[in-house]
Amino acid sequence: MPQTAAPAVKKPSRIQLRNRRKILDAALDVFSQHGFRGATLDQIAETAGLSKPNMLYYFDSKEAIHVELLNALMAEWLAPLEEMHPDGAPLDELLGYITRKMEMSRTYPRESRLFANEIIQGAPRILPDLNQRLKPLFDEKCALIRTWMAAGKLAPMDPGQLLFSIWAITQHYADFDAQVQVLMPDADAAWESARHHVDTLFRKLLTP
Amino acid sequence: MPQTAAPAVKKPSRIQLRNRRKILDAALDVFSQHGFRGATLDQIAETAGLSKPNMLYYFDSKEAIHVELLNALMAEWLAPLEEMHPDGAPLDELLGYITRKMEMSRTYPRESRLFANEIIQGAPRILPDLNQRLKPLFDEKCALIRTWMAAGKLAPMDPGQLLFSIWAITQHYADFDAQVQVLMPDADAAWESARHHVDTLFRKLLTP
DNA sequence: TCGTGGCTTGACCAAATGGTAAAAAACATC
DNA sequence: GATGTTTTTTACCATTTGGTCAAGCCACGA
Repeated sequence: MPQTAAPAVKKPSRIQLRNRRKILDAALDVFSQHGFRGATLDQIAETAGLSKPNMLYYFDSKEAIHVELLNALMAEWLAPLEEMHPDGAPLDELLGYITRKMEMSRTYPRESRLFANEIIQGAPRILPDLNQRLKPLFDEKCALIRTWMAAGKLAPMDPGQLLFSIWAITQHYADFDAQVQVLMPDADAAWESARHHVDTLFRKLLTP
Repeated sequence: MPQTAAPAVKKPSRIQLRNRRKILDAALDVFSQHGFRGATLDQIAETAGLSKPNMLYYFDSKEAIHVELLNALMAEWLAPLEEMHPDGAPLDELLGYITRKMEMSRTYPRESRLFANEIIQGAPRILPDLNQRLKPLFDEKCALIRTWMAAGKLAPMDPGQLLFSIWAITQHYADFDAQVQVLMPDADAAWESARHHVDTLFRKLLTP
């Protein structure tokens, strides 16, 4: 018996890794800007610098690319919430989470818009993930926040609504960037101001 | 000289009014769910209960329908903000505005998603409106809020960031409804809870 | 250096898409 | 009921779209 089981699929070559990465990056561009149905394979292929048939050599279909993107995204999206630990100082844990989410909006706006597009359009392809991965984590963290509030460490409120508020505000800066840029033309200053505002807002809200 | 100038276009017939309304309503359904590029004329026509050529008898093109929707929407969208008056009690004026926005999210979720889709996708068709209609109103109301804060009637903060937070949270319930429904299955209870949470949040934030 | 298997391409396809032209039907008005 | 106007339909078109296929290329290990 071999020490390690033979891999079901051979390990991908350098070329495969490179091209799959190029395709996913291009697809993120296009899907996040136009949504699933508004995106075209030709546009993704051109952005990736590959021919369309070549692209379909690496992915079975348009939907396969989209699903792969969403799966990867879901993990990255949950990570900051998972890092909120029961044994830290409650206010610091929550404000830390908020800061992490703000930085994600700044660093990965395309991912944020991809997710927003999918949800706005009724989450047709990510609904199972929402139920199986997000829901349990959401319930767990709600329970945790509730114990913190019961212990008088945080101002009492509905933990679910609190998380909604956090998500709404932090993602707004990525998703509605076009609007923010019109209303606050100096992007760098706007971001600095936003960081400070969001931290202050939730600090005031959460302090008992 | 006639008392009233002859109208450039004859007043629309009952049939025209009815069919244009049916088309715009169907288009709102489809555009808000799939975005501009993801929506198809066939789908809009079928939803409206008209043939595609018949629909194109009332509107010149797909883009014409979309633009008409966005124009009408912009007015409705600005109205609640315009109603925030300088001579009212500052806290009541702002909380009233927030309540109005929450009710709009509840009553017109399709309109909210139409707007969200357009902005997420870079506002290609509504950018002029954003600059010419939203920006002046935004600046005016920011100035008003600033005077209220300077007078000690409200806790001091960046008024622009405050408005962003209001928009983000209130629209979240319409735009991310699919996610909210997964995490809070009882929709009616969720809305009641949301109303209370949002009012409490901003009351606490704004009280000096 | 020579196969050989992974990678790439050009040509192609059926269906869908935005849109048009003209005739037919419905309607209003006299 | 004749007449002109508005509305609707039928048939159609060029382009785009997601996807296939067979043949060719090329990198790399023997």
